Amino acid sequence: MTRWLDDEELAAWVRLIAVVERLPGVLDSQLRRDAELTHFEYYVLAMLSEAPDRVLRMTALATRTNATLARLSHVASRLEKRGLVVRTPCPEDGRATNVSLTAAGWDTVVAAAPGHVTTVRENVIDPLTREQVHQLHSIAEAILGRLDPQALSAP
Amino acid sequence: MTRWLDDEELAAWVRLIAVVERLPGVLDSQLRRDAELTHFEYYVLAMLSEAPDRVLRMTALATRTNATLARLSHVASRLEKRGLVVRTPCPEDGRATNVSLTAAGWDTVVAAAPGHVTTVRENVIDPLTREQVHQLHSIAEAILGRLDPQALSAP
DNA sequence: ACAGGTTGGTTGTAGCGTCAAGTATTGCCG
DNA sequence: CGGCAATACTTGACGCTACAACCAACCTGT
Repeated sequence: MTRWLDDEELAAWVRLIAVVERLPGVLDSQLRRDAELTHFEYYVLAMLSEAPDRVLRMTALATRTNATLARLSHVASRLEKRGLVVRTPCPEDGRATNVSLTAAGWDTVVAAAPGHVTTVRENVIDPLTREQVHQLHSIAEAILGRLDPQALSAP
Repeated sequence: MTRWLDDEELAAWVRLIAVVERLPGVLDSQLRRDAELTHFEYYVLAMLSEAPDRVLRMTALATRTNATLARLSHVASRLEKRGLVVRTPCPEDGRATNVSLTAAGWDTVVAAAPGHVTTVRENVIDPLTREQVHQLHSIAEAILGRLDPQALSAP
């Protein structure tokens, strides 16, 4: 027997869907307009920029960016063609490949970051109270724990 | 001068992104597997099923489903080819078109609903306390108010 | 030392979404 | 009442993602 959602659960769910559907569009269009980047591309570059030596293995980068390996592989190809990253075979494991941020890639993230952070602030952080930001952290973490238990333990 | 995110804000933001990136995939794959429907297609049918006479204008349906008119138009074409909805010109306004759920469309939503609700429960509602569900409602509403102020006032 | 299985990654294709342009109808304003 | 703008949608082309098939390198037990 199906346990349906009561009024409160349904209301929360409907709002969450709305955010999930609309937020990516807002992020993408700001970044595309101001930095010729997808939000996902930005996130890839951002994760690399924070990694030691600005290098990560494909698999590690994929989990950090919440993507499948196939998706990341396609995007890495495009970013490599644009000169923002370089792929090199991993010396320790012949199967693996390392992705590293180039100088041009670094400049691109640095240039894009302020505009992006401003959009995030305006649309997500600033409309919330400090307490709500903290609640959002716990809530998203709880949900993420179900969506992919491994995603939480890794970083 | 850019106001960067502090640790707490950043932590919340990173978790939110993870949910926003991963949740659609989970919903889509369950529905595709069990009902041959995209989550967006399901949502379109669901919104129609709750409307008076199971009919809505394209624009109204688009805002209810958080989509652009172009996206909805493409999806409506596909759903119409599958016999799940019908499009008819609106008598009162020659520019508008009404989308209505067919009997087959109704059967499809009814058949898909239990599995979908179960997935939503497992991945989103049940991992949260009742208080968190309530907090999520407020948080998502606040964010939505910025993403698209009109989306909140309409329904 | 090697067969079988697992892990890491790439590629092709088909489908969905966005963007820009186009059509048709309505409303408004002089 | 004529013209111009706004509204409501449709369409086509292009780009990105998911899915599945694939290959290569590693690892394990025997």
